[in-house]
Amino acid sequence: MAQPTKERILDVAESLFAAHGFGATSMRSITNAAGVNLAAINYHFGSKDGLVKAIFARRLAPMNAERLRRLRVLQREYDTIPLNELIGAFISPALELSRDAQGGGARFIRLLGRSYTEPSEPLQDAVRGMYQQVIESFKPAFASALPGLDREELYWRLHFLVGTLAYCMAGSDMMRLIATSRLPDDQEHEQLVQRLTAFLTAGMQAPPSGQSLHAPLRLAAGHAHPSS
Amino acid sequence: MAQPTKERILDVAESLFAAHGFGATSMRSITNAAGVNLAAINYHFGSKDGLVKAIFARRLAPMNAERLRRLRVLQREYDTIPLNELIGAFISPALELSRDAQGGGARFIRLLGRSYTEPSEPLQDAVRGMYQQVIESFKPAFASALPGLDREELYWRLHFLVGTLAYCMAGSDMMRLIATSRLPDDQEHEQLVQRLTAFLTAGMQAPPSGQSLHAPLRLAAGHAHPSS
DNA sequence: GTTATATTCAAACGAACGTATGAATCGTGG
DNA sequence: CCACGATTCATACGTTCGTTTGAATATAAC
Repeated sequence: MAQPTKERILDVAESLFAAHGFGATSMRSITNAAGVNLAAINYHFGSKDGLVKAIFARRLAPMNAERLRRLRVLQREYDTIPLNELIGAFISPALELSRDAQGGGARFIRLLGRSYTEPSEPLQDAVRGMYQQVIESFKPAFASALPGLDREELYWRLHFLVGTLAYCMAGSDMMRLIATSRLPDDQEHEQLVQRLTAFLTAGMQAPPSGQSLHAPLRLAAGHAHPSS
Repeated sequence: MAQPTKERILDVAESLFAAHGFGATSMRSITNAAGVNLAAINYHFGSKDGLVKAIFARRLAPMNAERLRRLRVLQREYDTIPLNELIGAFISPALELSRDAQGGGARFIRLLGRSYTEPSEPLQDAVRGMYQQVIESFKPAFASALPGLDREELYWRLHFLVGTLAYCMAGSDMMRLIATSRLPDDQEHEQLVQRLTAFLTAGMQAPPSGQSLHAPLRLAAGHAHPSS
């Protein structure tokens, strides 16, 4: 027994939840895969819900702390934080965790992506609570980086941003339908961060939807001409 | 009994699946809510999976047909379809269905959004099969509208696009955390389409991720100046 | 009106679920 | 060595699940 029972349960459960979903993973399948007794989950975590909360607490707290740490660094460095830096501070901790295959971060990130749309109550509550704080911290910085947007439009775009990130993290098999990779994992990760950042930065900088969609971008970094 | 049993089961099941998820909705809760006998599901649909497939078949076929119809119209109208029109043809049928609250389309769209990340096998298979065909049809048009992107970058962006749409459709409560609405439903819908289209159009037009994020847009509809 | 077909019904099946229990085992300090 | 708290164990409980069954009822054709 290399790992203590408690850690082993957390790892295995994280893996199975990510692979088969929350409700479809039984406690028996977890304890069997972990090679521990069925009652161990209730002994160490009280209940299945307790196990879920423990899984999220173990990973989310450091990830969000890293987000806020990067935000503070940027706030010290810039008067108005460039948009792409801001987006990077928000999405990188998640995507970096997803690169940590060996430490199990990748497993968790897929689970986290799923949790955004999974209707399980205890799961939603736990995740939402942890996100609220981070989003509130990032809101003012986004508002400064995108002065051309009114509050409502900005919030919707943050919604789109979170959605795109969540979908990426879910790593749905839909993805493999569209893009097939042939690069080593770390290069592929770096490429994904760049692609996603480029996509999101441009999307956030889009002209307010009241204007014509062909109107030039006049926000943040880009200058462009109207099309023909 | 206003509706025949079969239709009533479809409507109620669609609603409950959207509200509580697939695995968490039991056949007994469905038949109780529909006021029909427990055995009715197995009689009319063979199994719970059969019911799920019937739900998706009823809605997805018309929606994808509408997508392809709009694509054909644009192909007749344009030599190279403008990006925003293309995106509109892809996302509008989904969002319009989501506007159809009375017909139950809205319920289904939330279920569809969830299905992208739900790991249930029969569900994934059904949805993926129906999406493949539509994406293959749209791919060449997107490639023409975005000539500056190589194949791989394009496919990733289509992935981001689908992801953002899926997340919007899932209508996660996370959304209500960010943006609160105070408009009538139809106006809100129109606004959402415009906001989402603006966001996605700009994102798709982002400079290839190899370039600087501050570089001007030089794709598709835009002529751009080098930035400072 | 009788027959054939389609649908609905109450009841039960075996399996799997999350949880609880009490005895057995382990690890360690006195 | 022993005693005591922490942990693991086999086992069982009560529920709920999806599915099946065979009888009862509705519907329609001749």
